[in-house]
Amino acid sequence: MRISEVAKAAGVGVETVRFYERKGLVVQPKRPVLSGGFRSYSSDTVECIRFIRQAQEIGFSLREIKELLSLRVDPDADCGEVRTHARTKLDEVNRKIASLTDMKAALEVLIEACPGQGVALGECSILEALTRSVLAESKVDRTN
Amino acid sequence: MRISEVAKAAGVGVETVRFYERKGLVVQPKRPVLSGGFRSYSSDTVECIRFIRQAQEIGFSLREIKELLSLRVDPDADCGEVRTHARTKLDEVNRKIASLTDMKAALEVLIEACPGQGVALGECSILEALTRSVLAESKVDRTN
DNA sequence: GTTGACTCTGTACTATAGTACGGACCGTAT
DNA sequence: ATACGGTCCGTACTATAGTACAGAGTCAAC
Repeated sequence: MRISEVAKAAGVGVETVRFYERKGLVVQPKRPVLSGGFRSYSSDTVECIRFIRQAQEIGFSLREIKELLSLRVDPDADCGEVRTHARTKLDEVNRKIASLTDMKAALEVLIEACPGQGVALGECSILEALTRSVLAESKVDRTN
Repeated sequence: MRISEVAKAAGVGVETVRFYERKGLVVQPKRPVLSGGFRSYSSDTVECIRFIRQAQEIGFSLREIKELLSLRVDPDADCGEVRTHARTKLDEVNRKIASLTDMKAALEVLIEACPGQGVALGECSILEALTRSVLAESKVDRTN
């Protein structure tokens, strides 16, 4: 695949693909002389970029995503280390899920509580609802 | 509370508090003349800032967080509109939870699969695991 | 064999989310 | 009264994550 095909399939611009390559997030593609030295991709790269976008959506930075991806094949690393990193990431993921679950509950409370069309506000307060869940929790385990 | 107290309690710098104020994420505090015109906060602001940080962690931008917070008291808005926004946000939250749940499963698979200390890699591939979950799903509902 | 669509490298520009700083001001403790 | 710690405002700087050229090269089709 050519860069523009990959970009289109992954839903990003070609510049973004090259940017990810520079950042080491996607592997350097082969550049066969017979295609004028143009980057030649497999569809794995598309998958990889989709993964990157998905991971970004849920709050991982490119550096963190690189760490996630480095949990892949790396013949020089030993598995115990990878496992430790995976556990750390898993903790992170679990914390995010907990936060989102709280927010979900708060939003549901809000939607429930709002009487509907054309009704003036006053009793509708997300922060109030959120304070009861997300923030109530963050009060407990505040350590920073 | 003074700005530095709020900042400390919320775990951010004073500049950040002012920054959030400029961005309209936290309410403009009173500035009683009797305290030299310094910003005077209630602890609600601390809660608010903690909420902002938590929401950022799970992938919301400040603009989105402002939208979330605007689901609060706004006497001029009607409740139906707020409800619609809340539903939109709820969908977003549910999508994030789904992504994270997939990633969680993939990480667990990876941790399971890794034999442990001192073992060379080769069969440990997060992307492989993730491809089977996160990406497999994103393949299905690809619309962009 | 030239046009056009695509690619290359490199640099520059943008938006977001802060962070740091300069120079002035305020209130308290000495 | 003056030193100090905290605050004020405004501006400038930083990192992250792209996005947009410029200028050159490549291939394929007409």
